[in-house]
Amino acid sequence: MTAPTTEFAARLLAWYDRHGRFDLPWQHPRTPYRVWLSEIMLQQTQVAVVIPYFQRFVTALPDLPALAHAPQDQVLALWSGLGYYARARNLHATAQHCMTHHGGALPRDLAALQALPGIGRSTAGAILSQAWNEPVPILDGNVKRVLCRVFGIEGWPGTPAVEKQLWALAERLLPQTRPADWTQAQMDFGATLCTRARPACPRCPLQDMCVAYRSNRIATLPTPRPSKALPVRDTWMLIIEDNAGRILLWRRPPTGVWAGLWSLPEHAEPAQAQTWAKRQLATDLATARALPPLEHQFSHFRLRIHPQRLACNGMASAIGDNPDLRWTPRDELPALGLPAPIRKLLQEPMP
DNA sequence: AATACGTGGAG
DNA sequence: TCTCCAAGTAT
Repeated sequence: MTAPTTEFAARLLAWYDRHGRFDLPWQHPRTPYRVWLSEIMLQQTQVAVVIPYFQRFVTALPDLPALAHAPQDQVLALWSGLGYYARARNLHATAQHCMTHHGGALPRDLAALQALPGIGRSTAGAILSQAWNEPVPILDGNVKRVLCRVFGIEGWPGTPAVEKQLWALAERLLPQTRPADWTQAQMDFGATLCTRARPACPRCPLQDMCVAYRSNRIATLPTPRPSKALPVRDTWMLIIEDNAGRILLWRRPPTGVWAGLWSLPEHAEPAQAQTWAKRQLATDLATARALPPLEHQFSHFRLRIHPQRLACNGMASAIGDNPDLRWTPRDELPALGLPAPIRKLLQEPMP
């Protein structure tokens, strides 16, 4: 039932020439650094969300050496709000690795790219094809969705078996010409026409060869991820402010959620939090005042944050030499990597 | 192989 | 309000 693979690519490229996106910020200029940065930012994220972050990032750190030499706090601050912060830490580490091992640039080699932290097979393919116009396949969410529909592939694309099938297809469909355009064509097609909800089948150049369309399975392909109930965790966070209006921040450990980001001191129990504050600060604390709890949704759990506001009488400086605690004036918050809900919490006017 | 890892848009 | 998930990778 499936048409020749050459026909698939030819039609998609013809569609791309008329309807593709040619004004994305990382396309002008399309340097390896900018392609790489955009690909990392775009992982599990949407174009519209990424664009302002990308602009800000390349303005501050316009090339790989600049990134390599930047302090981690700056990199995390530029990433703050984008989520999946391991991407930012890996990006930084990769830049530094490239300075010492690849002459200050990304390697132009699939295996070498994939060996770098944060770059998997699909991202490596995207970088090679877009930055160097080399014929290497990608398999991102767009490609998965399109292939599952056109070839009628059942099973959640996240499973290794289905993914293996899809990679084989992506390799087979790879055209001999226009590698960079081919990568972008697939992404544009998936993102703007063959969308998750309500794809524009009437305008689709692949309609007659699409198994899902012909068998009326557009709504059920790709097979959705099996759903799971999200556990709820509670945490009591301390907003401690001194007489100078500075906030006590705590740097999170290098592993786990929000790793390496500046956040608020927190404990799993309210009594623990109070005890910690008294001991840590060795100063008078006014009575804690509970702010309304807020819920934050992660991909794998829900976090119920119970903010406790404490005033610290006297200029508190009893945090010792703990490098993971810092008194921070509010106007320095923008320069630090803060989790999105913490940034919001601290930016709101305090009751 | 299954799970960890963020956030906000969309329906 | 709630569910799903968007240009995935690492472990």
